[in-house]
Amino acid sequence: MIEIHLLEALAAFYQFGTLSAAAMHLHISQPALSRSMKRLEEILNVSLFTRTKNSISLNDTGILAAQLAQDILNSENRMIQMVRYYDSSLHTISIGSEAPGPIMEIPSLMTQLYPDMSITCETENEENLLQGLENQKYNIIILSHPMDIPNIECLPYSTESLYVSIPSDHPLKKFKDTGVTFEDIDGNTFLQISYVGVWDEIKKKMLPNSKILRQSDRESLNALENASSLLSFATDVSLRSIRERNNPNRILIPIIDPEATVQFYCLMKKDKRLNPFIQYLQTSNK
Amino acid sequence: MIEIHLLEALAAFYQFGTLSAAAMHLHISQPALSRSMKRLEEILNVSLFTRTKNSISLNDTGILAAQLAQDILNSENRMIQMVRYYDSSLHTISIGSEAPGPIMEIPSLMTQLYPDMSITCETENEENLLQGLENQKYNIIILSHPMDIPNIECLPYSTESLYVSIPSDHPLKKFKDTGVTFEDIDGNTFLQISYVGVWDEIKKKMLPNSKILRQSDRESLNALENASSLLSFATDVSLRSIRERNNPNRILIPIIDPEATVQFYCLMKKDKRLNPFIQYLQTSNK
DNA sequence: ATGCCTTACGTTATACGTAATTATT
DNA sequence: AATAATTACGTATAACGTAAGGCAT
Repeated sequence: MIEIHLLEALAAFYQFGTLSAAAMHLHISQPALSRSMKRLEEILNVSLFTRTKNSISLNDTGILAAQLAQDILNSENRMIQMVRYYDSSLHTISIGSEAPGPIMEIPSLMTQLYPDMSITCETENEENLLQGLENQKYNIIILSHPMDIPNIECLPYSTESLYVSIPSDHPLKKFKDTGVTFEDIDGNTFLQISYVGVWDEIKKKMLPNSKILRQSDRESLNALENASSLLSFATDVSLRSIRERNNPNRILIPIIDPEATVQFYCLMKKDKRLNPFIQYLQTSNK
Repeated sequence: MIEIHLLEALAAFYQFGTLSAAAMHLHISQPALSRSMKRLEEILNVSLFTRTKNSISLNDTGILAAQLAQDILNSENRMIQMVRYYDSSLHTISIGSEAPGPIMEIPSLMTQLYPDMSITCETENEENLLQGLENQKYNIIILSHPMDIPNIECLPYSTESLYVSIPSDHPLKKFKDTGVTFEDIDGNTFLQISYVGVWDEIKKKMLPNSKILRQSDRESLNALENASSLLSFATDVSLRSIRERNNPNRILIPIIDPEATVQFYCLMKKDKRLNPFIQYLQTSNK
């Protein structure tokens, strides 16, 4: 058998062309590499190089060997990555959501239910979520509507309700206690964080005459909110998670249309690791 | 990077189930193997085993790793074989022939033309010869007829003529000086070595009423020749190569039909290594 | 009691780097 | 002179085996 470091040495020589350059790259001395090449020929019992007194290069057999060696090195790297990835997948619960709201609160919940697990979360569109659930990229996905798929559990998770945030001197403040409808606020210009998943579709439908200015950075958004008289959005969930409440310059008004409240659903493959989470959903929904 | 011997150790443990058995198989001590498994986990930074105080077994990640390790080991074995095979093919001239006659004399010729090369010869049917020439299994093939194939050289090699060998008291001895025809000898029973390539087809056609007893072993054939009154065959080539001449109990008679003489042709891809052989053929045919 | 794994320890073997040598441009 | 490869030599690392210990069947 040939040890991997010999194959690496051969591949490096193939790549760099001289022993000195390859040795430099491998962080070993020239003589060490020279010996390794010799040992390779001994083990294979085959001549791999054409040598003159002060030069050495691969012959046809050597080129073949170097290419095959590179293949093996690539295989081994893939193996290492696969094993590490598989191991980490055993210690990770991956969650994808159609909106940022649910994944604002779920990590702390999951950390309590699974103290030894890593939790990863991201927002994605429905198509990618469903595909990711199928191919194990996500253990749990969160959609804004229920869905019946064979062998997939679907349980209600939580609701999220949309609020409009207005400057405290804005005319809309008269709705402060009654709440507003989408119709009341349509036609304004809104500030909003860049991507809010399913809310984007709801707003596009319910606020057809409004303009939405997207801001990718939360800090900039907050600064703009304070500096301008533009409207913006919040949800009950975001209010719980982000310390933006108690801003004396802004008033939060709930939107009372039914479309402003979304019921989210968790979908997951039947997997005994997820039983604690399923139990939690079932009990918390009673 | 992970050295091959660690992968071998893992694969052996996967195969044998206990460290002791695997260590035995690897010809190392149990403790050494135990340490190797630990190092593997360190390098991968992943847990591969479930351990109790006196037992150890692969977990799911370990099984995956062991299977991938086996793949790499197989790749490396294939690589070694391919490199060795390629090297040997550079130092070998492989010849296939439709009849045994030509390859009785060609090795000594090739050894003279190519003193540093190995020469391998075998008899095969035309279909396999042509396929083998195409896929480089043969450098040279010898057929009983010329053939025009693009990029393939086709040159006459030598002729071979069939003789019948009869007991010295056989009635056919009257043809001793004139030669016989196939018709003269048809209807007899013949002894023959098991496979003689193209001669089999010629005999089947020209001696439709004869029976041929095949003997796979040359020694047995010679013994039977002496002990029985059966006829047998020889050719001018076999007579030059095998010391069966001067047997006082047998008489050799040439067969005079044109079908009893075959002109052989060498076919080979254009390859500069074969130039000396081509030159030899061209000059010896003048 | 036997089999299996791990830890500890001393040794050996293998692979390395430095230095010197030779050859080429 | 500078660059490149090989050879020779002493050293250091790392892998091994033996021995000892603990635990389960």
